[in-house]
Amino acid sequence: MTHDPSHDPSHTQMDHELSQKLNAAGLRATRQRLDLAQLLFTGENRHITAESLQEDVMKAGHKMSLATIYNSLHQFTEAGLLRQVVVDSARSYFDTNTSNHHHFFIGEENRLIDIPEEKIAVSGLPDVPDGLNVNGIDVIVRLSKK
Amino acid sequence: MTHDPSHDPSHTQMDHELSQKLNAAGLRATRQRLDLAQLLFTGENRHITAESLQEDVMKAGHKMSLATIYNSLHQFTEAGLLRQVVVDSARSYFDTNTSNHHHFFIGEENRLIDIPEEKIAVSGLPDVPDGLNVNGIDVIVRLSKK
DNA sequence: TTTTCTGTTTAGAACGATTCTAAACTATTG
DNA sequence: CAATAGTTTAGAATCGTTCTAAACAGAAAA
Repeated sequence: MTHDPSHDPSHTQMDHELSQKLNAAGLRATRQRLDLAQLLFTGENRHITAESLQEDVMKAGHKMSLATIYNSLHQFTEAGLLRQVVVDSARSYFDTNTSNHHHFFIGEENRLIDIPEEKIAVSGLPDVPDGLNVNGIDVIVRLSKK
Repeated sequence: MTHDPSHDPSHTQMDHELSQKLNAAGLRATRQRLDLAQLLFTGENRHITAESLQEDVMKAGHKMSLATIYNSLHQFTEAGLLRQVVVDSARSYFDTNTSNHHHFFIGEENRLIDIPEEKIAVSGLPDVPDGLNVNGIDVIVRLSKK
């Protein structure tokens, strides 16, 4: 196959880094996963849903089936590249910020805002039932318009 | 209409209290809502889903459409008689304990356990974005088997 | 290279929880 | 009672998500 730079002119460097990131996570660097990685892991941290991400893909001039988006979101999450945030029973959100932190959730706007971990102290956890261990602590501060 | 005690022999007293509770919440005391109220507001606090509640209704020897269960859960929630707990994107949970408190969630068992509010201190809330106010704070401690 | 093998992507079907619809029913009021 | 307004229901519809099985693409062997 001859080299086809049409897909992304500013190729090489970033693609290479993203490839490595995917490989390090045990995932093949396919075209689709690179497109998503570019959107997700380049620039600011973001909160996305499967549908919002598909829109982003289209805005970037590509297209991708929802099945692939869902597959990738779950693979990225399992690999620790994304974190799932459960705030709304209607939709699943994913956060590119995988460090310990919490969230504001504005239900009226379907919008999440990060709260740095240091900003909230959760103290005095009660005893955990026997045979179980703590997997994570989510603090969700629900906001609404005044 | 002649009086039909067949529905619940130990009628009168409790039914009356539950009726009052429903009326106070602005809801007519229909047979279905009384059946649900009996299950939900009698005895210990509970965490339920629409389906688990329907099973309880059947075990109690009655039957009720899922639509009615969903309607009632939402009406009770709006009236402040129940509280919705968002922990799982697959299912909606409702809690008969409407006071401020938090939850353990054991995903593997689809089970919630209350954590009294006093047990967890959430301190140092960051500034809330302008024009918004805090509606509630949910702390979910996710547990898994060792 | 070409072939082979395995992992990936996809369209569309299937699924499961929840909501909607519109018709039958029941409580309340006049 | 009769009229009115609120309630319940079965079943259809919806919506996010997952599944299926067929086409495709990447990696490794020949």
